Amino acid sequence: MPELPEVETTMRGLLPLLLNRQLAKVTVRAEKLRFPFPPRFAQRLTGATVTSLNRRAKYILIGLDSGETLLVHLGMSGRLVKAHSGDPLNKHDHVVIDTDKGDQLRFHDPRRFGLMDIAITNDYHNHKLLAAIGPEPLSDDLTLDHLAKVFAGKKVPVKVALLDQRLIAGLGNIYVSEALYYARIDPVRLAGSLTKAELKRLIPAIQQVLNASINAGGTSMRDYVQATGEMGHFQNQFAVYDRANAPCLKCRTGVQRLVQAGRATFFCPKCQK
DNA sequence: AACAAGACCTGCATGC
DNA sequence: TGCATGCAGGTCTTGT
Repeated sequence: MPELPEVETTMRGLLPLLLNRQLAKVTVRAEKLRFPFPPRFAQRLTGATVTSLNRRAKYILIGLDSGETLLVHLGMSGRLVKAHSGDPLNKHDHVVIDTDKGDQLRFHDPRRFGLMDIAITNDYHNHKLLAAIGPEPLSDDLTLDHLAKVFAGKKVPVKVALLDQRLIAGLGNIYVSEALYYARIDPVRLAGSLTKAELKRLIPAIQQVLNASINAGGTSMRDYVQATGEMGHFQNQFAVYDRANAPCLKCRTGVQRLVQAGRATFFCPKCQK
């Protein structure tokens, strides 16, 4: 999926389209996404005005003047893209929202791993899907103490631990490989085995990679585009991800690919210990 | 409690 | 050309 940088750039791109706009019409064209839509989904959104746009982990939160918040997760292949009312609908355009300005927001998701739900705005952090999620990596909530605490005794590879949204929010398969490369940590190491010094390197490595990707408009490999339809270009800056056998940017050793918990990991066997 | 594996889907690249 | 296989940015659910 879209990971944190892609969700963040999508959310930012939606600001001019949605903020202070009324949702004039909501059309649901799929039986369900990852989960069934909540009761009276379209009716509860219709007529409401968007008062805020935020991101939490990989969720986009669209706050409404009705006191409810539309929650969107893009899954693996989801896009939220601006369109115009006259444009022909495409296959996999599952939800279409017309604004009072004549623009459309379309949720397009071939694999339907994405989801939409509605939370109570004042209590959204207790929503089932958000309640257990760990600290935002780009906020002060991500501290050395926190990482040390949640990694202590963990017998899963650090690569796998960093994908666990309960321990730290927003990271996915691409940025975990990239962050571990910059922190010079071997992805196979068990999370509980990392020293304080290594954890201390890991935090800025994560933040640097996420910020660099946000600045590049995210990563566009297959499905992802920004809300404007533009591609991101962080894929041109990958150090290790999707670069199996290519030379490490620092030492020229071949980048290695392995599979952990069923997912590809990329790393430099010489630089990462 | 912790961890691994299965499940949910479509589309695309690859190899026979 | 057609078909089978494997792989893809995620994460909830089920099983050990």
